[in-house]
Amino acid sequence: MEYNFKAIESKWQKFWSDNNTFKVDVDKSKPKFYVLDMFPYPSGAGLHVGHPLGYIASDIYSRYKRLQGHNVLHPMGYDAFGLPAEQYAIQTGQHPAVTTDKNVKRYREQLSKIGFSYDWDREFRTCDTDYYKWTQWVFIELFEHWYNKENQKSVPIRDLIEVFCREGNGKINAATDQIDVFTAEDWNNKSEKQQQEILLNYRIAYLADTMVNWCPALGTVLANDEIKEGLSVRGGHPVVQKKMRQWSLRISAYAERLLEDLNKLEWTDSLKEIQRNWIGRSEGAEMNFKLKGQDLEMEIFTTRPDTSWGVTFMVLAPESDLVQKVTTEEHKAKVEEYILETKKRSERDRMADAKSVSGQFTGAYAINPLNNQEIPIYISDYVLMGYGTGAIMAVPGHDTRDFKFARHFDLPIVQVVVKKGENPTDPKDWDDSIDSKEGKMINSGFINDLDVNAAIKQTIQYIEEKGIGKRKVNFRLRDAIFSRQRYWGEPFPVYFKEGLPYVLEKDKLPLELPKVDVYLPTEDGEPPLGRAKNWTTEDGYPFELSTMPGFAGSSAYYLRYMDPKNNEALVSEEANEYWQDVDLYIGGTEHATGHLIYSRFWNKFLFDIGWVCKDEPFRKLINQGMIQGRSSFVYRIKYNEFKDDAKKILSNFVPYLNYKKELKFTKNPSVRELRNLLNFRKGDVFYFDEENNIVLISRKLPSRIKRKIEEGNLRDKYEFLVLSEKEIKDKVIFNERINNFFKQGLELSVGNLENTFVSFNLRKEYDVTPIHVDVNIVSNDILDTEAFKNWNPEYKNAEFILEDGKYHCGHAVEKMSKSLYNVVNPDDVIEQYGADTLRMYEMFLGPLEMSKPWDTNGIDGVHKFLRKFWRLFHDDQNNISITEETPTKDELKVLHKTIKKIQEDIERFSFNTSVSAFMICVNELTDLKCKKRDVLEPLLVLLSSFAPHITEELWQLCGNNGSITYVSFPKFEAKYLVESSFEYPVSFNGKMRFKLELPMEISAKEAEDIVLSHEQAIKWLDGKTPRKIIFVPKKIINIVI
RNA sequence: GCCCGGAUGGCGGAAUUGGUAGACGCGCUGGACUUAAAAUCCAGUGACCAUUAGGUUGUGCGGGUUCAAGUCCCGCUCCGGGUACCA
Repeated sequence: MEYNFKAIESKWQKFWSDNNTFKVDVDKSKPKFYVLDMFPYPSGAGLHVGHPLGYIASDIYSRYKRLQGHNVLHPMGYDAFGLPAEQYAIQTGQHPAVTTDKNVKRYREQLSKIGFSYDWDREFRTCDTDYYKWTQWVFIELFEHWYNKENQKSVPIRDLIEVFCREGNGKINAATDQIDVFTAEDWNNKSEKQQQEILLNYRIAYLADTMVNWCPALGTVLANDEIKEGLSVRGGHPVVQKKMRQWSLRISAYAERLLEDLNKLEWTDSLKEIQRNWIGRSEGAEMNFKLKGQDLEMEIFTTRPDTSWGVTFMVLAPESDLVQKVTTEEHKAKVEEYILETKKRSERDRMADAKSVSGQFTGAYAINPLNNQEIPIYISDYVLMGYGTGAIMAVPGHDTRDFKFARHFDLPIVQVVVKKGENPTDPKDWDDSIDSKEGKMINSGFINDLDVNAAIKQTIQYIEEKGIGKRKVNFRLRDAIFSRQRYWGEPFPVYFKEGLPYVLEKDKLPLELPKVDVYLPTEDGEPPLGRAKNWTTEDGYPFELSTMPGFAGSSAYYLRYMDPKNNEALVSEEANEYWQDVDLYIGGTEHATGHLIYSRFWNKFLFDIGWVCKDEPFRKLINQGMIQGRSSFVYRIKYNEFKDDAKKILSNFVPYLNYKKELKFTKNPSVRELRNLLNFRKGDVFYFDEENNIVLISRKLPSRIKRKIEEGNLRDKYEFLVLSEKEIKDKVIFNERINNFFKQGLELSVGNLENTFVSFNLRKEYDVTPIHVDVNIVSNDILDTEAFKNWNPEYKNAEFILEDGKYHCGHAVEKMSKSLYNVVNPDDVIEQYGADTLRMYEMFLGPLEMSKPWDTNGIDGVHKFLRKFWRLFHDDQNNISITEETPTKDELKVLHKTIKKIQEDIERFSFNTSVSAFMICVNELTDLKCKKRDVLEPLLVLLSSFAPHITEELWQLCGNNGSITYVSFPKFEAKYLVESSFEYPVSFNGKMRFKLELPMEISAKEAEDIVLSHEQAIKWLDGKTPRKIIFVPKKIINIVI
């Protein structure tokens, strides 16, 4: 039988599905292993070849782990709530659930065709009520907990209430927005409403006013990437900053733990670094600046308290509450105006002129607590309310933004740090601030002459002693805004009583998403849920109108896979105890600051409240590189150019002859002769037909036209002007003929050439427009010209200028996208080559972590390999042919070399080199004509993780029953690789000159003697005595002359 | 700007701890088989010089360490990713 991948692949996919081959359950007799792919969002476009890259890698690893005797949990499901489905719903009126369902089914179908070993019984979608019930459940828990900094843990809010009743909030060390201190008595005297308001300041899930991008025209809030230059991407309407009461999650409470625990994880350094930057821990000091003439203080955060002597002004964020308090009467109007400007400018203008400096003096002065100088207080939009305290001390000498601001407002600049070996300079001459990371302090009182680091320590010590401020660690990580004014998401299990939020009883869950007539905001700007009828509790209290964001559903999905059908809990204790955490997580870096931070936070919270046994969800994580598209181009010659060409020919033509001389054509007139005859000048060109009539005469003909004429191409397209001797002599006839010729020529050229495409390497000779062409009609950069004509009616009459008889396309690496015609669909590849080829080729492309363009140029090689592998098991008549003979030493060596290599490669996720190793192995066994069961069966097992279909089939053809999935991975035996000799490269001064076979166990002395007496060595030594001989056993011999 | 990666033939890439640079595959060239095509097989393939034998050179650029550098160190260039009025 031939290698019929279509029959084989569908046969085994059916077998796996019929036999539940990959179904797993808790099985304490086996070690567990949990392999997870990042949750896909099922888009309408379906999978392209980039998506499966990580899935294939994780599938190989899963299958490998099964062969190693592990109980492998390898699930798949869908992150199914989200904006694209909602937008499609807005456009078409179809319920997002309908389109989502359709998309999910298409994904499932495509995934099935690639032969993944998922346990499909565990499949779910985030939009299933059975699933989002638990998302809502976790939200309720988040609402009912607060973060105790004392033991760094989330604890129930009822414990907090108890403390408040007993002793107030004075001793509580919580992550909170509560500033005011109250006693037990205060607390007990407060109304329920007041108490609830205070509790919101402590809850992990809390309501607070936050800034959002509000688009009045669309009546909705927009994400940052839905806005371009201050306008909505959809419709181009203006967007403004607006304060809105929204749910937030107090993820900032976990900043320290999220940062610290990164050290426990086996993630790539670059990914950890992205998270570290995002969390943004900075050590420094909080300092208080007294205000001149007022009983007020300004609190600032700085990482560089040592530069305090260089502070020459202060800057407040325009949004800061302090602005109103400090601004003097005479500056009030201007300050108000500036604040108004800032609000208006918000997104759009700030982006447009990010480099310009603006600000406004408040009229107030602060006192620098270190040198008692009076310094002016400004407001400016370069200081953000959301970071630190919304106020800074400006050190223009050593900070670029402060420097620009100082120059703009003509404020003093003082140098306080000098680099080692340099002298202080006059700030008046500076173009920019001076770097101050290293150096010595100057102009800085008691810290003068200290190094920067020592100066920071001394300053902090001083300000703590004097009560000016204290050491402080600041984080960049902001609390996560958890409300979305959208329809297609999880409803909050929240209702409002007297304007205050209360959560539903858990037995009321799930709170199902209600039906609405259209998926748009209401007329008064409320979210789509505002349209739902009876969207209230049984007692008539209104439900929350926002829904949860995308990350809500994807933050605990890995836990649900452990126990997806459980109705009593998100995950049972038993399942969680057994599966623990994800051992291997594969996905793209694009989730580095979203999903991967949120789910770590979410998991830590669940850990704190005792629901899960591990405080980190993903032990090892691998980032697959992006598969980019490789676009192909054709080059269309510009229409206008041809018009110009025709004109040019016309104007260059020389309709003039010298009649004084007799015109006489010889059979092969030389150019010189003609030039003389016709009085042409240098650079003029003329052409002849076969009968030596002049057919065209031109001065400075464009080279491309010239070439066409020489190639004879134009003769097919143009009626050439053919002039006889007599016609050339008669000026009137001549001119008439010429004029008519060009009139005709112009029409013809414009008519024919506007749809002409020129091959890649000839494109420079023309003025061309590159046009994206569907990569599916291009093979190895050669265009299928017939397919091209049929591809688009516009190109039906296309003409081609070829090179070597072929049309070569240009190419570029871009993102894979429908609009660029570079999308390659895995279904098409599978149709042509089969899933096993697709799987192996995606791995063969290069290292998993690296981005690379999808380029099918090499796929034939991988397919050929599988066919060759198939032939290894068959005779010339294509009958299965396996012998029971004992393998030879050479055959066992090939096998065990491969076992070792494959095992090592899989374990370090170097799948591209495994594919090479398989190729080498099959090449060698083919050369050895090895058909022995004891060699080929272990090889089948090795390959089965990579190419599961062909190996299952061959496994059966070899006479085995059942699936190859659960047999044992072949054991590597070093004894088969033992060599008796080693072929040493012998180099002279580090340059390899010849090779020499020497016994394995040889002393340096013996080796030296043999080498030096070798004729090649004698030649290279050329009579000289070696100065030194390096002998590295089993590596190299180097002779230094 | 800052942080993190990367750069090796015509192309994708290999070289795991400093030890034979270019494995494996594609492409290309030549050949075998065939009426022909497909499929398959064989040989060659970094560049330069040389009839051959062989030699020189070569891992983005410039230095350095070493018996030996794609690999380590110092200084650059370019490309990719992340991030930002972050104090």
